[in-house]
Amino acid sequence: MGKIEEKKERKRRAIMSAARDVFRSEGFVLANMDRIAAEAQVTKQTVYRYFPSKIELFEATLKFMGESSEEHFMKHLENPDTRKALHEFARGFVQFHLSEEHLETFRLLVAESGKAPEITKAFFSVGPEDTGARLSRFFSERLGLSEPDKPMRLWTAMLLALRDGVLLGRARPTAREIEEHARTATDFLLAGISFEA
Amino acid sequence: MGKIEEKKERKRRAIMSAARDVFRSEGFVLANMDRIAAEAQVTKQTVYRYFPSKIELFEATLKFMGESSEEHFMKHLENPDTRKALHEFARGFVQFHLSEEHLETFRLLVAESGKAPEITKAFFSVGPEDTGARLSRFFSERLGLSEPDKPMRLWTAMLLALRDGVLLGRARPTAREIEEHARTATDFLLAGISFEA
DNA sequence: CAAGAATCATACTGATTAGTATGATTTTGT
DNA sequence: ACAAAATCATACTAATCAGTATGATTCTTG
Repeated sequence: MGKIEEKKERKRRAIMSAARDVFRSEGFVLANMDRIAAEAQVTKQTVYRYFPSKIELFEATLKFMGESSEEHFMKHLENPDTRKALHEFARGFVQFHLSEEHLETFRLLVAESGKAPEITKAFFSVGPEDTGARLSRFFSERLGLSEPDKPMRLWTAMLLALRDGVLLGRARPTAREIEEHARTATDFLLAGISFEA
Repeated sequence: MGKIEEKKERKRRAIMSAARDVFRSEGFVLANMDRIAAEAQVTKQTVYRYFPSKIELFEATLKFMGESSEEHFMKHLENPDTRKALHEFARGFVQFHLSEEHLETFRLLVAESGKAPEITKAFFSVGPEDTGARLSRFFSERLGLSEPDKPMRLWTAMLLALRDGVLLGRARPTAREIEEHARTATDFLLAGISFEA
């Protein structure tokens, strides 16, 4: 019964997947609907059957992208050694945010946020807001902080210190540099909140 | 003698000024040469007499933009009260980086850095690199740090914590929130480097 | 004032591209 | 098998826009 639904869903995904690649490498304005159709191995007509316009395809694609992220580093918070949990989360967090995958998405959002502000909402809710909420809980339960939000945000901000350069086209730091930066920032956090053992 | 040179220079600036406005509000790809010419109150031909192509106009305009920035907060470092110097610098730094002027420029750079990496070099040299060098000197001389770079970068990263949201279209924080954030981050820095008095 | 440069107004070329139209072919549920 | 829906291939429309062409007008300088 649901066979046709399933097939439609597969096709829908194939189109969004192709759209994601093209949008990432070209940005919204320069992305070409003919090319998206070609890469999805589908006719342009079919693309328009699933998505009524370029902008709506873009929005759907953004949501689609958000779904597959960020479990890369959340898992480290389950480590029973609190200090280790923080250090390992930090490394994963920095790695993820410096990955080409994430940076391309971020560039896209920055570039288009002015013209379509509603687009960024989906990103925030599956991204920073979710991460922030989980981190806050960790800071509260495991570090015993009654006001976890401020230090949590300062910490994540420190962790993102390397991003601007990469975002603007500088060479990506090595794994070793990332590791060291994550450690430095985390030690700085622990010093700031006077965390013992 | 130099009268004609002077006039040419004025016209050159008028064109770049119009180009700056249009590039900021439209981005590079959507910016329209006809509109730039119109806003500069000049013929498109004249634009092309001064700048041989859209991309070269863009590069020149970026450099032009960079020239007029950032003295907003550097001056605070001259305050003889070290703690006050840091707090006031921090507030100015955050204010500047959350200003619409700076954010629009930053968005532009992020969006175009992929296609024209050389463009960002001018920005770095008049922006972050210069600020970083001066701050490093301050951290070394006034805070007595032998390794000033790491804490300096962590601090500026913390100061920029509010930027992502605004960059992606969220409401700009109030002056009061900016003030408080700058203070929190700076206190965190001072705690981290155990600065006394 | 006269010569030459700069600018103007206007129009054109050529390329790209979002979105539509059409008619043929394939896939689906029954 | 058969009707209906989906997809295909191909072509077209209409709009935008970088960059060029042309011929008239206005400044600048000597």
